[in-house]
Amino acid sequence: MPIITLPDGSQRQFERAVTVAEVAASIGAGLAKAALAGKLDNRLVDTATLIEQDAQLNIITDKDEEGLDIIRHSCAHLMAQAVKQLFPSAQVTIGPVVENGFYYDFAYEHSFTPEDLEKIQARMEELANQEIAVQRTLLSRDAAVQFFRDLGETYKVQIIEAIPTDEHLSLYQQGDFTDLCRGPHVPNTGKLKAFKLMKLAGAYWRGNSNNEMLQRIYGTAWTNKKELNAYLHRLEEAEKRDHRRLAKQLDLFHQQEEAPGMVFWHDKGWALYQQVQSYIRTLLRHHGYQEVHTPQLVDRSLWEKSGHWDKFGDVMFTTSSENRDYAVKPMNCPCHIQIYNHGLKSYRDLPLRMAEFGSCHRNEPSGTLHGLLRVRNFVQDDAHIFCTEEQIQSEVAIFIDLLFKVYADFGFQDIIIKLSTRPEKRVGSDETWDKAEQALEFALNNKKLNWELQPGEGAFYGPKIEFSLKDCIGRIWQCGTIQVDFVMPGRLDAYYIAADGTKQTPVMLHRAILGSLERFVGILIEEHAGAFPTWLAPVQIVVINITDKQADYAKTVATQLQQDFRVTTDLRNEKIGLKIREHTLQRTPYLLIVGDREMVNQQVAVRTRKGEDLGVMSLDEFKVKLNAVIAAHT
RNA sequence: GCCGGUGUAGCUCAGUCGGUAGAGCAGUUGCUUCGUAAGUAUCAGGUCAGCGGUUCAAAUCCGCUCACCGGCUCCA
Repeated sequence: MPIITLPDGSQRQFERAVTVAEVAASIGAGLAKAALAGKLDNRLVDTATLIEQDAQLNIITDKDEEGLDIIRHSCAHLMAQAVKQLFPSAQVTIGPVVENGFYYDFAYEHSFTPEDLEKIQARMEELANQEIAVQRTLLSRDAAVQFFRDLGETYKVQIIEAIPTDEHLSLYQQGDFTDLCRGPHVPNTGKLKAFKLMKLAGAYWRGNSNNEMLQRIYGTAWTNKKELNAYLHRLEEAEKRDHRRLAKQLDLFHQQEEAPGMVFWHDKGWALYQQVQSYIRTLLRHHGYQEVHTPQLVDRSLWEKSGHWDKFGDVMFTTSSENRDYAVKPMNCPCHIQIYNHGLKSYRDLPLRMAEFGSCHRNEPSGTLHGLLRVRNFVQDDAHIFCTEEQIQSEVAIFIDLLFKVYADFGFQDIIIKLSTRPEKRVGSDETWDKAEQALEFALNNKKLNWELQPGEGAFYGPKIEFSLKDCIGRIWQCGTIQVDFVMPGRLDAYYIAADGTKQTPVMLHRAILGSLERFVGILIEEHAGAFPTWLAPVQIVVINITDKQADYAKTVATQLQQDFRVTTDLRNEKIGLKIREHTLQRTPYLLIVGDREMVNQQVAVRTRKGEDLGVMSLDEFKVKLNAVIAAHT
């Protein structure tokens, strides 16, 4: 006779064991209809689950986040069912929930076409309308293996075989389709009302590029059509912020076939780039960094000694001359150690912070290139801090503070932080690793940051923290990083004289705040949708005359502003409305309009790109306003 | 690198069954001198990504290459 406690604290007693669905029905018909699953003592279960003992129960509907996840997961099954009906020889593999939707990977001898997607979508809709019951059954592992082997589902067999023998597995059946799944699932396919298949993609079996490639179909699913349409609309709007699209509209840069993965920066894009660079250069100087500059082409022997030739060889561009092999540098660190090694270093010289805006090339696989976000030639706000083990902690703390200041200045709030710790293949003692990992973890926790652990993902020479930002459609790109390196200084013979007179090897911190400037600028373009804060805008002001009569006055105004700001004029014989429209679309922050009235009074009429009218004012008054805006980084 | 898709004027895109290419915007040249998001007429603009094949004839069909787009793997 179970007593069920509901989320509001109220209790219901039942004469016998009841299902989640029955409890929902006892509360109300509406809830019974809306119920997608239950949360029984904090565990998600199907509505058909029998409750035999006292329990806390929460009825999950599409109002709950978990409810939406269940809908998405069930949509993956629905898609698999449709695919199996239309393409019986396709094999099912895995079909998880992802952000905004789901996917399912299939092994199939033919390629799915976009037309197939439409057919699958249509079949899914039919199956949903049939409100097919979804039923869970338990099977021993061996029976499950036999079951899927009989179906010819070899991938499922592989999945199950990796599960311990003594475990029971749950199968979910809907009509003619049965899938191995932990669940829970919606009680019937009629609960799936708003979904859309989005794209076809290849994906390696078990995420390993040595395995065969499967065909992945991505879909999005929502609780109702309105939510689905809202999502599709959001996606469309987000795609308008794509930096490659804005680069054309705003004339920032271009790329072309002859230089894949490289960037042709146009004047406006370069103004933006340089603004970012000069900001970070000044900042580094003010925070105890020395700036250096090292060669782009370095003899093979150095890369062999540093270990890059082995580990990084396949992404290095090489060239040769007069019987010598050279590599174009993929990173600056080995060169920085060469500078460090000039002149004897004392412990008193540490920490030594060495920065370089060095142009690095990496021959990234063609399929991974992506506008500014993944290029083959980039410049980082790269720096290496040579320090003692004791100094790691404080240097990391100082770095994180600096990074957050910088990201805030550029308008970023949503920063994804990950800590990657020791991989299986590594160098250095466990004690050293302990110390380094603890230093990084302590620094993160000390600042009360949310971060995710990536065990085993660290570099072979040390652990690292990654700071990532999202692009317009939510893809995550690593920008900042700080990595502890116990290896390279020793490999390249760096040392310092400690207080006790002994030779010691320094620790090296590889760190970048923006990361690749190319990538950072790309994300910056998307974050601001091309409407850059005034301090960054390639053109801050455009002076516009109303008729030819004020052309000279407009030029005078521009000349007076040019000393302090980035300013252009638009003196074309066009209507004022057209000029305002065009410069607004170019996201120029301030439009100064001069007609006869302004000319007579030696003033300007100020309009912002948002359409605000700031009124008529003297040039001095405007300069004061603008300087305040720029100083505030807005 | 792997899987799928795409490549037509500066940009955005049409182009049916294989019959020698079209629109809007931008540009040119005029007219218009105008007060806060598109004034008007005119003219010009193309090796249909590249190479090869099929065909009387290819933007269109086939093959290869390149680049791009979306994923996967990898990575700043």
